[in-house]
Amino acid sequence: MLVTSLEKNITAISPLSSESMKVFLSAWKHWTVPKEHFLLKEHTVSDYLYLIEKGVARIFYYKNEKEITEWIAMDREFFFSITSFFRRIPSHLIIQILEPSEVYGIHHDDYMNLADRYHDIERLLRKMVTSSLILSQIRMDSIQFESAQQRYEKLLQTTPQIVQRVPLTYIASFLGVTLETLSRIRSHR
Amino acid sequence: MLVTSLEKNITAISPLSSESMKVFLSAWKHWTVPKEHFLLKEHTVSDYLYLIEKGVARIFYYKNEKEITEWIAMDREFFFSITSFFRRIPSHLIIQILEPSEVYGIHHDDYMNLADRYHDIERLLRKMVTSSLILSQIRMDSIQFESAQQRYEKLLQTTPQIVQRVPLTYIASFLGVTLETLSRIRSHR
DNA sequence: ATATTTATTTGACAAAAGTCAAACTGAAAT
DNA sequence: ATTTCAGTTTGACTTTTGTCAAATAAATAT
Repeated sequence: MLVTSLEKNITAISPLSSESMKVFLSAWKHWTVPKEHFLLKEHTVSDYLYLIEKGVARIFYYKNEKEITEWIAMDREFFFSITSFFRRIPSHLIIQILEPSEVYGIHHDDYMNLADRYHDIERLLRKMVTSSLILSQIRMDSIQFESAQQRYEKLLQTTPQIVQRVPLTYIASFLGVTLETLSRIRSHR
Repeated sequence: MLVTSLEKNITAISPLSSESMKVFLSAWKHWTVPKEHFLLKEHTVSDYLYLIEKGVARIFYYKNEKEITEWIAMDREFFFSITSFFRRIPSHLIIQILEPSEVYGIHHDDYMNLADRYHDIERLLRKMVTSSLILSQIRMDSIQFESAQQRYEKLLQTTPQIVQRVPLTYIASFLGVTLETLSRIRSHR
């Protein structure tokens, strides 16, 4: 149920007063989303920051008519179009749900209003963004300075379920190699 | 002078009350740093978040005995070891000044205390981190899905002075290619 | 159960980038 | 002015990854 699971996620990041927790939780919407559904369409301003409670989403875009998978979010991860959500500009990203999923989302207006009105919510959001920045930094290093082989092995360690739930084409794209190269990486053991 | 230039930077991101501005500005230290100086040594917890007022710094680390340049900061950019500063863990990164520079820095303790005591400072810092996250995201896409050629051309557009002030070895490493490959990219026009 | 579509693997070859060694260039030092 | 040395370029060759086509394998529909 919304409150308990989200509340746990939030408290782990930064505690809120009971008043702040109440208004913050009530700002989150909940959706049950079917397979294949698009949460964000191309050229649209992204209004929501999402948390996937259960299920899988992929974030991708088109480059020279080809789909490039930029991110894959699974159980309990936050995901959203960072540039579109924060800068209020149309997104080149597309968000698609890959299996029946439970998703929460907070609207940009509520995000900003609540940050403005409650110092402890501002702090929570600062910490959330800081965590994202740290992850983004780590991922960047990994992309730039590790081989696709190493990144695939790391992916298997941190999220072994991913190969059962996400087609290899998307995983290959996410790792920055072709499907054929990933297939060869996998066959060498 | 410290106050005016930093104050401009800050106000452009998020305005502060005069009280907050006063305490926030006074938390920043200023250094005149000579060429070759190390602002952060390996295996040290990074206490400062820096702003380079004038000059050049490079952030690098060792991978298999080789130096990998992760970031190059020039005039008016913020730079720091994100993971070490926020997580309070020893840094694998090394920060070196490449030409005589003017640098400001805020200590982690002050960063956290001021965020805690002043809501508007917390907001400023949230926005600063958000900007870094957006940049990090854009850079990540660029690394993963653009060729070294494209990235070099983009670098020339945004920071043309860089090739006059930073040795090509560091630029090549920053772009994720060898010195020889960058040299060949450059000679094809 | 069989057909049809989608996903994955494999092979042959091409393109891109890396490695190592040598040559060149220009700034700084004697 | 000449030497020295760090920085950069060039050449020959190797390794890695991409591309295109075909072959299997797995999933879904009839």
